[in-house]
Amino acid sequence: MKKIIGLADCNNFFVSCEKAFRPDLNGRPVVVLSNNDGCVISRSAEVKALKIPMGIPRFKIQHEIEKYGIAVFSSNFALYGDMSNRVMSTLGRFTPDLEQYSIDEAFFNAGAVPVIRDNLTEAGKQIRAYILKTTGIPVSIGFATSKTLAKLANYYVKKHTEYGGVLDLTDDEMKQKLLYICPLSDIWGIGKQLYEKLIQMKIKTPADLAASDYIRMGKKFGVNMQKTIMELNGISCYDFIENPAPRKSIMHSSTMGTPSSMFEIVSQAICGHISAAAESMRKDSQKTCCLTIFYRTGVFKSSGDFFSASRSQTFCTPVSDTRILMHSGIRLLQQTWKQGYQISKVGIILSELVSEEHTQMSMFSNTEQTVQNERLMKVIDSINSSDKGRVFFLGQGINKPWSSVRKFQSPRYTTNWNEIIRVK
DNA sequence: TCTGGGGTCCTAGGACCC
DNA sequence: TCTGGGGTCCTAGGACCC
Repeated sequence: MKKIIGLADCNNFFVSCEKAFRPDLNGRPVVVLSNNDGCVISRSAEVKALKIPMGIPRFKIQHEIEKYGIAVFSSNFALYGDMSNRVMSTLGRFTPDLEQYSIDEAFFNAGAVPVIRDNLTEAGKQIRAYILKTTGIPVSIGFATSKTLAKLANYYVKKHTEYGGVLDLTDDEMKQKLLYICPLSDIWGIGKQLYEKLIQMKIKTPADLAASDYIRMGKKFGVNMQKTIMELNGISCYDFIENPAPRKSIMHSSTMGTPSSMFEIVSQAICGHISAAAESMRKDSQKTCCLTIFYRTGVFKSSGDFFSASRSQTFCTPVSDTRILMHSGIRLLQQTWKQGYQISKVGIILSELVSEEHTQMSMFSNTEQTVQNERLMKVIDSINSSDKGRVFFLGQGINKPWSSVRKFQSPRYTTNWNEIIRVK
């Protein structure tokens, strides 16, 4: 059976999620901002046409926002996560072998489904239309014999609307054409550093890269470069990952809404991040053997000294209890704290994660106290699952002065009954 | 005034062992 | 006179991705 990989990728995903509930925004320029309303992280087609780049700080485009009437949204990840689930489950109706690669894209095994395999372009268009109708989210679909080429197909078809959102790169002629005309910097796996080194070597197009000596390039740049070159030649090196491996670490961090030099505030921020990360970890039935905290002053401030600190603690017995982690986090903060710095970014990492089942076999974990503690965490998680933040630990503080600013937040249309869309 | 957050994998180099 | 070499493990940092 010929291997054919499909890639479905949502167009301007975060913006599309906002637009799905606001038909009045059709045809209007829209952006979604990062946490703390800092940078542009998603742009509508109209904004791209205005040449406003990805990642630009909001304050630098204030003039354009006013001039062109750009609709601005703070990020609303509860909404995007829910819309992502809807898109993925809709796609799953067409093809069982699905590998969700990120919040807005999934690879699928197109070769295994005869009705798709035998007429890729037409099937792609039907899938696309159905997802749009069911979820309100436009997607692009690329087909190829390797993931890297499927990504390239997607990249191209997003920019060339005449293809109707679907492109079949199993067609050799089309594949060769794209390798010549697409920019090298848009190849999956070629970042800024590699791009510059390749240009110095006079490798200027994906076609040049595909034609290079993969053994020599592999020795020079490592095994991933070797795979990229083979994938550009249609030889698949990255298989489907049907059962994704469990996460190896969980990070939670944020820029504070208002920087602070107070121990108490930074401590509350640390506890807030621990609480969120621990809840997410328990949801995946995992425990951690290592907590790291880190915090620093702003990096863009010209005045004032820079200060940054980070410290870890490892646990002999895997932990999932928020209280133990908070206790440890506060102690790590005390050990590293220095008076007089305006802290603006705070975060924590839970690493060396292990599965709960694995730890249950340990002879140390099943004391009566542990069992009770785990039960308590389950109760808290279940209360908070229906109403986020209803029960919390005092260590996080009550007013949360450290939390991010979100001036342009859209309603939680899909995850909160009080904010559900009203049809008049 | 104002510049995100969450991941993974790979590699080089040091420590250590025999 | 001549002062090894191979292997493993760990860690930090780089690079990439979305």
